[in-house]
Amino acid sequence: MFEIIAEPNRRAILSLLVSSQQSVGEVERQLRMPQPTVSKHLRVLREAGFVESTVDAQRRLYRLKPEPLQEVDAWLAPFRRFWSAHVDALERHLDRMDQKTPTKRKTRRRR
Amino acid sequence: MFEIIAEPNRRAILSLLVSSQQSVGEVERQLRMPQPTVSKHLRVLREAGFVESTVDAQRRLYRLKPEPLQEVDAWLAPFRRFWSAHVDALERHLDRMDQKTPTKRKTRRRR
DNA sequence: AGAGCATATACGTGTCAAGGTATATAAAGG
DNA sequence: CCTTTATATACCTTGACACGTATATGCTCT
Repeated sequence: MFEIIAEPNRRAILSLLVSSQQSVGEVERQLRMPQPTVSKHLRVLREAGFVESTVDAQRRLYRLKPEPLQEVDAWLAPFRRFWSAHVDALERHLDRMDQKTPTKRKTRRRR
Repeated sequence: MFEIIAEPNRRAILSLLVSSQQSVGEVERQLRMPQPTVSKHLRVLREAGFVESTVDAQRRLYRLKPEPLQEVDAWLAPFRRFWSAHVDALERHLDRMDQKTPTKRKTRRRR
């Protein structure tokens, strides 16, 4: 999952598909990458469940599937808790600074 | 950034550090990986800004830094909008189903 | 049926990164 | 000092993967 999105071209493709579905040729043109490259990355993305495709005559339309990126999001959850705790600690620290050196301030602390 | 967290051992190390700072030896024992492996991954993590270290006699204590993972989080933002839009669409679809085939249900739709 | 377009796949090549083993650096303690 | 403990680094090997080029598959339209 993380290996999939580690590849810059694949991230570009995903970012492109977030707005709407695209054919291989459209991706090829917008991202200016050779067609086999696009096809190969789309294959990887499809097999990993990041996208799915439907057939439209000779074209294949690829669209995003939410699940894998939701898992990435879920993995981040504990870290989000960590860094919001960090911000809190910083704020408490600044509060102490405020007490020790009472100087004119505009607005601080507005929860 | 994404390359960094693509490596499973590094993700394990990050997950370990989210609770509190750890020395190299503590990581080594808890994750049961050889010491050079731990040191090398920590070096990569440090150079990418995911962790920082302080010296405690012969030990080095590594702790998490929030910024890089926050960037990952930021990259995910557009996709979050995408999949919440998707849930909404699904709900609207189910609402239509409800109207067309009015059958006994326990609880549905409780925003 | 044949030409042309859209997409997929096969194959060869180069690069890079992770792991293992060995060794270096450095501080602590007897 | 010398040994032990803690961590970092060097070197080598191996495997995976991304790319380019060439070719195959498959659909459409005349």
